[in-house]
Amino acid sequence: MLKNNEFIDKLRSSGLRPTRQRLKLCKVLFNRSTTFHFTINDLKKQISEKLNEKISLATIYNTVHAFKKKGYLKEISVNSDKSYFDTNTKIHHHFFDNSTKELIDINENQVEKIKINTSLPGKKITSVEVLVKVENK
Amino acid sequence: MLKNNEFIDKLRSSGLRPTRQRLKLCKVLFNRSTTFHFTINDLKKQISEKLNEKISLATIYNTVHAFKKKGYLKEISVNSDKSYFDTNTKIHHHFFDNSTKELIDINENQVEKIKINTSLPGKKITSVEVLVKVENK
DNA sequence: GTGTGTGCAAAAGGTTTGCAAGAAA
DNA sequence: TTTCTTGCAAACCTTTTGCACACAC
Repeated sequence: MLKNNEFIDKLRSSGLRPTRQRLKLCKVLFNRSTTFHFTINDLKKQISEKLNEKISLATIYNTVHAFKKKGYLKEISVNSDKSYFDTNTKIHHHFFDNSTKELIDINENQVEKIKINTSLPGKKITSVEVLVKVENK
Repeated sequence: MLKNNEFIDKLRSSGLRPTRQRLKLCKVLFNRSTTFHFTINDLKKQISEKLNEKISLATIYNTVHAFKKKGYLKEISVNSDKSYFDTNTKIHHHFFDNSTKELIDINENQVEKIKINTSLPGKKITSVEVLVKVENK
């Protein structure tokens, strides 16, 4: 359970002003024991349910993108009409359960290192992600 | 180079009526030597450029989804504001070039076999695919 | 005071839907 | 004739934008 002061320091140290809204978002996003996979809409819902507050949509989008840019959030590739984010920013992979439409983390050490024996001239690799689709047996 | 008759048979055999619009789409999608990665908009453009015709957007969406359901097209997981499809329906991997928003196939033999050392009870794995994101150096 | 951040409403962009007209069986 | 398909426009949903006001420093 992180304190407000720690969030303030964290934000300041990355050049983000610790505003009321950003601190609320930190509380919802990072004060949890397990990874949080969410869409903007999930997040909005949690803000009103958990904190009983309202932060404007534009600000939520702004902040999520700012946090992503600073490396506090990660965007996940799933084919969906909306974007999924993840509070686990370490390199890791996912199960996507087609029966429940749920995203589940796979720890990095549960997947053997992936070797790509080809490259594209003039390009550099920014990420390598595995998506394992599953369904009910 | 497939003939119209072959497309007619293919469609009929999967319970789709071989309409003028669907045959045009078959021509654009499947009469090519290399894999075609596209968004609905790319496809629309090719229809007007290659065939000099116009098929309504709703019909293109309908048809692409019908083809996907029948297994003639595959939807690729990239986090993007739009959906990407692939005429290569086998399990395979991709580069996604963030600079050009282009998808590029990676041959299966260019990626070493991926071992997942964990599983979900009651679930079976249906696919394991890697997405390698790249950008300009 | 200066520069950022916020909130609102409007706009944008991709996708879906309802329905009447048209084509296939 | 019956059923499926098409096309259009409107609706929908997520995301972005412009701008005035408020806040952090």
